[in-house]
Amino acid sequence: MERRRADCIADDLEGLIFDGTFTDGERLDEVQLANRFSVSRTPVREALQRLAQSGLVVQIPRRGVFVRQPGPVELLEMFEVMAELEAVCARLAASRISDEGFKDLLDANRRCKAVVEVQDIFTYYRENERFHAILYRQSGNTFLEQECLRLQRRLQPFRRGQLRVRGRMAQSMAEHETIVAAIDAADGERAAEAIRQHVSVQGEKFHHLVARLKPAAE
Amino acid sequence: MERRRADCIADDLEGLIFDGTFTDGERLDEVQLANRFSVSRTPVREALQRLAQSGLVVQIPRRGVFVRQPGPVELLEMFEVMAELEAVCARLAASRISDEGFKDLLDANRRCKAVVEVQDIFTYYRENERFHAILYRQSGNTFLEQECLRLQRRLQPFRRGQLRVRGRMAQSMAEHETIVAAIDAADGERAAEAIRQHVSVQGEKFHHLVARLKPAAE
DNA sequence: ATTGCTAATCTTGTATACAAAATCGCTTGA
DNA sequence: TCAAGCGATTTTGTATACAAGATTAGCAAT
Repeated sequence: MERRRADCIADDLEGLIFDGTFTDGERLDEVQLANRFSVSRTPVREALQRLAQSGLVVQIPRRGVFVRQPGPVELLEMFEVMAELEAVCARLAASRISDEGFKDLLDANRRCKAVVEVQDIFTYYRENERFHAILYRQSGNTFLEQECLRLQRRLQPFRRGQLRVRGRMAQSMAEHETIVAAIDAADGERAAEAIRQHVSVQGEKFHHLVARLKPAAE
Repeated sequence: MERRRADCIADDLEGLIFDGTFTDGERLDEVQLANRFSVSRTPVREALQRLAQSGLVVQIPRRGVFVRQPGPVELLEMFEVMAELEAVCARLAASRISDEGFKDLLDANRRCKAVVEVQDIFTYYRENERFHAILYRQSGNTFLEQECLRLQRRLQPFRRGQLRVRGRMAQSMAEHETIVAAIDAADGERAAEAIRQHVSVQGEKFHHLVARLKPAAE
């Protein structure tokens, strides 16, 4: 599938916002961006509109588009929705998962465990995402799966830091085990509660999240 | 807040897709639309991209954009997600709702009831939406509220027909009562289950949904 | 007659030109 | 000194022009 320049620019801009090149509230100048990417304003505008739809920037008519990083409150809200959506996936998956689907889940979990051993945060992050993606898939609801992937992607830059917390990786693994066990027992409610705990930001996790958020705000 | 032409065109196109002027799979020609709205291709393209993001059309690079009406399966999936999202709202609202929020809910319910008396389907539809919107708000999670409103809007054209079913309006009202009672008792789980039943498409409702879907497919 | 190739046409994607609106800065008056 | 008004400049929104890829029709060859 061919990609248009506008698509590439949208992805690049997304990256630039995520990695803090563009800070919160900053105005994104169309001509500057056009020069930066060596294109005309047209594809830049298309890219900006896509970002506006996904919520990374806010577009004020006849004023321009401004970077809009979610604050602590909104971030907490997004994580809560993520937790609830994943809980729904887990509950549905508990009764709908196929044999091969369950095998995939076990496999993904094994791979996570192997990575925990060598304390490779980056790889764990990737394998963890795979584990969750399988759960979405096994909800048996394609639309739900897509929505989960969308939100997961949106929260991605904010989850990276979470695993750096000492002992978090091991704890995460333990929670995975609980989830898998509940699904194996076809106990939807228990699986839902387990993953809700796993994803939601509470107590210490909240502290670390906002702590990591601070630098970007300054 | 001022609106650009592209925004208006997007809304108009959305309506034209919803009311069946553009059928499933049909290609939307940029120049034709530009002529139709008496504008250039630029705002038309912007509008089409917005529709593509919200899933009403699919955009194939260098081919064009095509109307994409969800089939029965996807529609069912979307309703399932809607039911689950609203269930989350209800569960959270049960413990978070404020006194005035609960009063709003009761008020909305009263207005629904008044409309049932006169069998005004269209007005009931509107008041019903208000009832649900209040529930979203009372979840205490703005992000969740927005997501619910988004999906509600997306499913709007498919819910219109549901109320025409004989006796559905009265049943819907009864379900509202159950939901309100559960929230009043701060019983989150019961409220969640009640609204899940209320929204989800099962049994007869499924039948009516696909029956109403048929004409658009032909 | 059918299939494959080529060329003409059409459509999308991008660049540029133009119009309208908003911001900025200056001047002028109290 | 400060505020308000007015003009210049900047910036967004839209139209048009141009380029590149896709579709289609016609022609030729087997």
